[in-house]
Amino acid sequence: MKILAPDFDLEKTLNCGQVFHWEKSGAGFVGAIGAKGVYVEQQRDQLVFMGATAKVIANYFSLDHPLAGICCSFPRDPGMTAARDFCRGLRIIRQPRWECLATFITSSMKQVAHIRQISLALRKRYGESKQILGHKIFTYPSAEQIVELTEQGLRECALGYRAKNLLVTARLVASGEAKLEAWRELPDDALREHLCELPGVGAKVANCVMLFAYERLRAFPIDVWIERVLRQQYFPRKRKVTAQQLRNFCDRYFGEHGGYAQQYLFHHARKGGAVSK
DNA sequence: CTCCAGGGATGAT
DNA sequence: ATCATCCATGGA
Repeated sequence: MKILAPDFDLEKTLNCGQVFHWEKSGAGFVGAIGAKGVYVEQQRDQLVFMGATAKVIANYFSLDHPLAGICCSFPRDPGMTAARDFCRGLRIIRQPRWECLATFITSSMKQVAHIRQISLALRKRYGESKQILGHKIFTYPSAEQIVELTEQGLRECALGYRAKNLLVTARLVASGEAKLEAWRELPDDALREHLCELPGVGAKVANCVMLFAYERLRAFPIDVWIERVLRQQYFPRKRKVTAQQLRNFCDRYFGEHGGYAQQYLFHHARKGGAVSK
């Protein structure tokens, strides 16, 4: 099956560090969208796919986001413009909430390559196997599946000290104490507060989950890469800029689609050599 | 080998 | 409120 996907770059969207389990296969990628094993391949302005409906594909890749308008809302400074040009077609996808939350709990102080490794280990060991084009795909284990495990079982997937946080958060979600789906109705600040009450979730992880799983396109996660971008591009030769000052600047400067701006700056910094360590 | 990574929790100033 | 330290692990 195929659908029209204008203004879209599949490779950048899957390899920009917002999602961690898609694997290259021939001219396309194989992975899971929720419980479905999926193959997806870009052919110019079309998306060729198997394993899910067109509706599921279009929704997951946010093909309805008005990307041109979003990019026009970015501030007009040199760094932002370079990132915008570098990331043309990159879309913020709609990830399943638990999968996104759990993955970013395991992401702290980890490189993207290792987050991928942890995600794949958890899937292979504790997820459910699916078949797509001869590939074995594994779904991300649900909170209900995680609570049946021990901290030691999780540590065998190289989670280290993050295992405890994932296990306790899974218990809160599985018990219904943390209502991930109902939180969809909350305004940004209330949603962030709820997320930050979960063990292993601070401001940065909460903002990632808000951006990648709750479609809060204003959420602006600040990690070590983005902090370097901010200090080098927006506060050059200025010492003693506090974390709070950076936060205030981002909320004010990048506007209603700050999350998109952030992801473009992040990907450009990592893959385009826009910043120095 | 060393350095550091899409940080968070905790305890001391 | 800000700051220092510790937490596991492995890619670069």
